[in-house]
Amino acid sequence: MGRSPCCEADQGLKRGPWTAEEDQKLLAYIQQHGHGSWRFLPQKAGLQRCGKSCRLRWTNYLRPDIKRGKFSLQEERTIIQLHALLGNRWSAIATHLPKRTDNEIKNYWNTHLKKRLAMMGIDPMTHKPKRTTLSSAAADPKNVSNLSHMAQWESTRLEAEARFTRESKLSRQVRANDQPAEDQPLSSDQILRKMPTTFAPPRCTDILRAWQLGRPHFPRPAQGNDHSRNTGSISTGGHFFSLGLGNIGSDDKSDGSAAFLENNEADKGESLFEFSAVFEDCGNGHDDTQLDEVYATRRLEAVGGAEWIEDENLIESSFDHLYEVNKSYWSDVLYLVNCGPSNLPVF
DNA sequence: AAGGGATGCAACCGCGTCACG
DNA sequence: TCGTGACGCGGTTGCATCCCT
Repeated sequence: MGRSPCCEADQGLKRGPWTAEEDQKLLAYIQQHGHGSWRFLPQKAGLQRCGKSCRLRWTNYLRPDIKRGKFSLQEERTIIQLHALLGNRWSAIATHLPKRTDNEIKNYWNTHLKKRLAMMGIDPMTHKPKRTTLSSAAADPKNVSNLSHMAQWESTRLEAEARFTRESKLSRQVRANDQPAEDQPLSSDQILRKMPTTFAPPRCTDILRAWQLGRPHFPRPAQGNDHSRNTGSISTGGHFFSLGLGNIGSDDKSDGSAAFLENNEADKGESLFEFSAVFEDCGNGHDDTQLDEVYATRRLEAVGGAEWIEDENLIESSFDHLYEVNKSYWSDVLYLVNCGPSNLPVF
């Protein structure tokens, strides 16, 4: 039944653990010729293995850009948070953890993180406290559907942000290398002039919270280097929240994070680990700005854009680049946000 | 010291997707 | 449009090592 294995046992191909000699042969061949077609690689490289086995060995072990060894606390948190959003989509999760393979992350989840969450009384599949999962409110099919819907949106957003990061970086490199000096990033004002009159460009991509908190409007960006500019912010009627680069929820007071934790039930579960970790790391003497910045940094790292936050000038221009290179996405965002919750499409 | 269960991780399996003829 | 092959992905297996009794 199903597709036959790519390498039958009677073909005399070796299976099981790789020897150092085999590793060396594979490594040497790929370094010299690249991998090209995996199907024909083994015989060319002088290996008694099937192509699939070679590919796996290369992608999961031999590739030079793989970091091996213990996962850091930050990596653990990223995995937990992304798993809450993406589920068992290991390859998608792996794209947010540089130098880690999907197989390694999957193994680490199954052998460490899943158990740890279970011991903490948290359902590793739903990422909610087990008690809550069984409660009548959570068991309500409407709520379950709502949460699932939200998770789908958040998942899409995360992937989009990661894509933006990559594309924006590429775009900047291309501009830096090939473009004349006058082809500089558009200023915020220039972008505002290009936008439809109804909207100014959003300073974030968090459709989900925009949806949760009501129909948003997009204020002109604050000038200078203030906090809301760096984290990306949107106001929605009576609410204010900082998102995008930072994704920090808040109410309409400016002292954000604590209020967010109190007010937004849906996010409590979703961000439980990251917030508690931020509080933990900032210690008792934290101020809210510090909390926001730490959270912003981690959020950004989770979507693969850590470089931005380390370069203040880059942050300043990134929004503009993002908008320019992703116009179609922004228009989708604006459309969806203005659809209102009841009209959002269900995947 | 021995053996049996638990754990961690590399490797395999089979299905889905995509490109190409 | 359909068939086929290659590749990628997630689930599962198997084995080496560790730990406990």
